[in-house]
Parts: sequence; structure tokens; C-alpha cells
Amino acid sequence: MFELRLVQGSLLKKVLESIKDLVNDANFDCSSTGFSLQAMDSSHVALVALLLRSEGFEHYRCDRNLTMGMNLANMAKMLKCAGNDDIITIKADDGTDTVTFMFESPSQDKISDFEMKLMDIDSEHLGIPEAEYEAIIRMPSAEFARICRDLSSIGDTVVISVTKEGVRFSARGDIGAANIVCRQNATVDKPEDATIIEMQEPVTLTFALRYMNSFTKATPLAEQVTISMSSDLPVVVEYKVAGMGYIRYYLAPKIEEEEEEVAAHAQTKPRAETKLKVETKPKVEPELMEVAEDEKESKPPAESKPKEEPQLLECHKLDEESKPLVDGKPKVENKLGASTNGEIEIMDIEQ
Amino acid sequence: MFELRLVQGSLLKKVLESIKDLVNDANFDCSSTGFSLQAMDSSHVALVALLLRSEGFEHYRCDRNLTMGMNLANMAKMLKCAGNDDIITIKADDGTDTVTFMFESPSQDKISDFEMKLMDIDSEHLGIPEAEYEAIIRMPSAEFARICRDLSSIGDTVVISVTKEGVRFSARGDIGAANIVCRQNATVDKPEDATIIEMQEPVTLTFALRYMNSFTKATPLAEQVTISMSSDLPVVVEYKVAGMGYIRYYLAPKIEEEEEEVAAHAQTKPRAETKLKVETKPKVEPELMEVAEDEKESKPPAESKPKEEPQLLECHKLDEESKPLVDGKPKVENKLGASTNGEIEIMDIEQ
DNA sequence: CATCGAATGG
DNA sequence: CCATTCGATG
Repeated sequence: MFELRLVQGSLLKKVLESIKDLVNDANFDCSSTGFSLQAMDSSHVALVALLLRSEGFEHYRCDRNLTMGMNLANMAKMLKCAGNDDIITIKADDGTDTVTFMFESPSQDKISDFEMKLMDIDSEHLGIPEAEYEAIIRMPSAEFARICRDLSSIGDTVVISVTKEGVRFSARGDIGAANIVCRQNATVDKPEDATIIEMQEPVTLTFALRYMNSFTKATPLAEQVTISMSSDLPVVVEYKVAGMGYIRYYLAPKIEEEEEEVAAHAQTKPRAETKLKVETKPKVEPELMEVAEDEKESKPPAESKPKEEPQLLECHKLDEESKPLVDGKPKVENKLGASTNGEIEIMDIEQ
Repeated sequence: MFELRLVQGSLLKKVLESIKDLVNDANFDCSSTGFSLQAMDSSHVALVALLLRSEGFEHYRCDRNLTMGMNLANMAKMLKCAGNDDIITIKADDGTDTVTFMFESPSQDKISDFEMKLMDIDSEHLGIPEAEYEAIIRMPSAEFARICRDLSSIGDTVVISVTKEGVRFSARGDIGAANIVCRQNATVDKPEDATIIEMQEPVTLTFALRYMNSFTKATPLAEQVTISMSSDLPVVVEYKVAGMGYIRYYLAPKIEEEEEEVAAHAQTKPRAETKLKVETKPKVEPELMEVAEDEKESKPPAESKPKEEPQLLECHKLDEESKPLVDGKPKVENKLGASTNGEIEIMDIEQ
């Protein structure tokens, strides 16, 4: 039996709004650790990783690991029926192929339950590599969203360049070219307005704005966004889910051409789409999740540190032999970087 | 070299929103006097005249008169990328065919620049006639917009009748007829709510609501609108741009038929479109611009008074022999009425 | 269905 | 002044 209860139901609503445009169907992995999802977008260019840790819920019970395949659009539809102040309970009994969403109004005067059929989804189980990122930008999520939206009206592609002075977002297209430069401004006493750049090495990468704009659907979840970049690695765009975990989006960079070429190119023919290639992991290697320390201190993937003895959890499917938990709150190390299967590879398609 | 800097960038954004629906491509005329534009709408029925005087900018530099052909939709797109509080700088270097829009966020933490290609536009250089208007209505712009919108749901055409008692806007169509009468109410202590009618002669004119509704896109620019009318002359709908100048829209009246005929007509066949015919002035007669006194006192074209020796400025193209300026702030009289070229003529098409 | 613009609330 | 939401449009 699986049951979770979330008093701040609006969080779950926002989470679904943040991923439903990118992914049609996906498996939610339920374990004693938490409620999580990893999925590629339908065109296999981007990847979403969601983690909602069990500690973030007011009630959380997961007798056995379990995978629930859901149509995210339908799930979002149902969650839209919850008031923003409603308490949401998700329940799945063993041996049924349905999940139930329960919504309690704050006053307890209205109680709804919505039952949804589960789906059997070919689980491409994804290994997400950890990396040391050369540059990590932390900035107001609304500002990032605005920049991506603005640049979309100029071109399809954004070039993000990080230097010590700041970060530059550039686009060009038929009607002209644009550059937006954000200076570091950590000195603000309002931390939510800060723009902070941690840079080991200058990095310049190119991305499809279409996906960036999908990512920014998560803006309502967090006032700040973290953008982690390394040469030739997928960018990680992370939004924290307050007190519970995160949504991370991964997007492979477009293969860089020479600057001049890029410019000329943009005006003559569309650029080839670079795909984020993730090896599908056929239920062999257990899927891993990170349990980070308190939100305020947790760092982007690059900086997560091993804390305790790794606890492997098979989240992909029910596993009768799943390993014992550590006093009910298993500490699971992020083993992503160490994984030999399921690496993300950059593959240049069509060129 | 040409450069202007406007601290209240939202003004420029609004200006473009006010004209981009009416005009596709247009030449901006840059001179030491200011930044201006005259253009007919794409169907040659209406005319827009924009003037932003150099004194209205925080910085204004125009070494030589210069014409910049722009696609207004693209320009509007770029300006949309400026925040409402941003400072906007427009720059054009000599010998380039591009213009650069720079946006500085109030905190200076974000600086954007957008480069746009200029176009070579057949400049129909328009002479705009001045006239003594028989009736001038001054009223809240929002109220005027509301009236035009409301009447659009009844008919395609508005009849505006000015009498001493007030102004009547009428429309009729398949579903019925509507009359909206606004009384003069100058007594209000809130001047922005006042409706003032200056009338020498009762006037009744008929206009296509479609264009009126385009004009009201300028409503956000000014709390008051001025509507100047004379028999058989184009109406002038003017919105002041605070501290800088104006946008004026000109629209030729439809040829009046007898009231009954009009009613019957409207229900049987579409009315012929009356076109605003403007003689294209092939760079012969210098284009003139009005430099009005302080905004609060400046009057619509009909009432502008000669103040000093007229100063002619060739704004259409670089003119090495342009006349000297009066102590750097040229006072230019509106010579529109005196112009012998480029008159607006009413021409009844197709009937 | 999706995207864009307008109106309203924080 | 910015953000969200709703309505309208292609």
C-alpha cells in the first residue's frame, strides 16, 4: 500500500504544471525514500527529474516500492480540481491498477476523490550522470523566464556565456540579434533577488529556447533557479520544491560551430537539433535517488556529497527482495556520477 | 551618429503598441528637433503622425538628419523585451544599416541590447494640412475607447455629431441602433475626467469604427484624447505623449448620405470605403514639425499659433544645407495648413 | 489545441 | 509595476 498526504497541495499542482507540457506519460517511482520521476520529453531531447522526499509529506507510507505509470495531462487535469489550499492525499492499494487523489478543503467541508487508471509504460529507466559543473548560475527564476521568453521572439536558440563578470544570453534571428547581460549582484539583502555566479572556467553553450521555455513553467515553484553548465554536458536547470526536493531539467547543448558560422547559419537554414541521448537502463541497475540535506544547504548535483553508506533502491518496479531500510528513513547517496550504465551522451544528429 | 536616451522607456513601448497595428513599415525621421514619423496605414485610409521632441529625452544627439526605415512589428517585438522601468537607448551609427536598442534595468544589473536591420522604405512623404477645426472635443481617452468598442458591436460605422450640448456617437446595424451622448462637463475638478467641447459650428461626420478602434490603442499613453473635426476634413484624433509630443491619427470621413439612406444602405450592402488621399511629396517640400509649448498648454493643430519665425527643417533626408537652428532648440512652427503640397484630399472611391 | 493579448489581482 | 488568469483568435 502506498499513501502520501501533502497539506500544501498547491505544490503538487505546480509540479504537474511544470512537467506535463514536456512529458506525456511517465512512471512515478514510489519508495520509502520518496516520490520521484525521471522521464525524457517526448522528442527525447530533454530530461526531467523530479524528487519529492518522503520527509516533505505530512504523512508518507510506502510498504513496497512501486511504479505508477500515469498520463501526466490527465493527472494534471485532476489536480486542477483541487483548490490551492486543499490537502492532497494520493493513495494506491496493492493489486489495483488505479490511483486515487483525495482533496480536502481547508475547512473540511468539501472532500473530493478522483480515481485515475494507471498505465503500463515502457520505462526507459534513465541514469543521470553527475558532473562537476564549470559554472553554476543562481538567479531569480522570474528573470530567467523573462529572458528566455524575450529571446524567443528573436530566435530559436540561446547562447549562454558565463564569465566572471556575469552571464550573457544571446540570440539572433531574421529580425536582428539580442544580447542580455546579467551582472552578479550577490550583495542584495533580498536573497531571492540575488544573482550569483560560481565559475571555475568560462563556459559558452548553445540551447534550443523552446525547451528552456518549457522548463520555465516551473517558475512558480521557486523564486530562484540554478543553471549548471559544463562544456559539452547537458545543462541542468533546477528548481527547488520547498522543503521537499526539486525538479531538474536536463538539456543537451547544440553542437557549437564557429561563432561566425552560427550567425550565418541562423539566417539561412534551421539548425540541426541535438538530441540528449540517454541509454535506457533495462531494469538491471537499480535506480538511485539523492537524499539531500536541508533545502537551504543542498547544492546542485555537482556539489552533492556522499554522506552515508549508499542505500540502493530499486524504484523501477516492485521488488520483493528490495534491501532493508535504515530505520525507516533510508539515506540514499546520489550515485549518479558513478553509474556505468545509463549515461547521458551527447549525440549530434543529422550532421 | 544618432543617439537618444529615454528614462521612461515604457513611453516608447506604448508608442509602438499604438501604431504597429496600423502601419507595417515606416520611416522614422531623426533630426535635431526630434524623433518623428508620418505614415499612412496599409490600406491608405488613415494616417499616423508621431512626434517625440528632442527636449523630451534625457539625452538626444543627432549629428545629421537621418531616416530610419523600420518594420514596426519587429521594432515593437524588441521593445517588448524592455522592462517597463527600463531606460531605453536607441543608437544608429553612420554608415550602418542597423539600429540598436539598449535596455538598462533600473538596478543596472541587467543590460540588453537588440540590433535590428533597417529597411529601405519608399517614403511617401506626407504633407499634413492644418485646418481650422469647427469642433474640438476633449475627453477622457478611456471613455472614448469604450464608446468606440461598444459601438463596434452594433455597427461598422460611427456618426459623430457635435452640438453645443455635447457630442453624440451613433451606430446602427443588423441588431439595432445605438446613441451615446456625452455632455460637456468641464466643471469637474479632476481635469483628466473633463469633457470639453469647443465648437464654432455644429459638425456631423461619419467614420469607420475599425480605424477608430485602432486609434484607441494609444489610450494608455494619455488620459485625455482630442478629437478635431470639420466638415469634409479628416478627423484628427490626438494623444499627447507626456512631456514629449504626440501621436495624431487622421481619418477621412465617409461621405454622408441622407440619414435614412445610410440606415437602409448599411443593411443591404457594405458601404464603400472612403480613402484618405495624401499626395506623396517627392522630397521636394521640406517636412515640417511643430514644436509646441509646454504640454499642458499646447493645443491641437487647429489652434496652434505662430510663435516665432518659422524654421524649416528637412527631415526627410540628410540635408547639408539645413537652416541654422535657433540657439540649439529650434522652434518650428506648424506650417501644415499653409502647405501647398501634400494636402489631404477626400476622395470618394467607388461611388 | 495552442498561442497571443487583455484584464485583473498582489 | 509584475504576475497570473481568462478570453479571444488562428
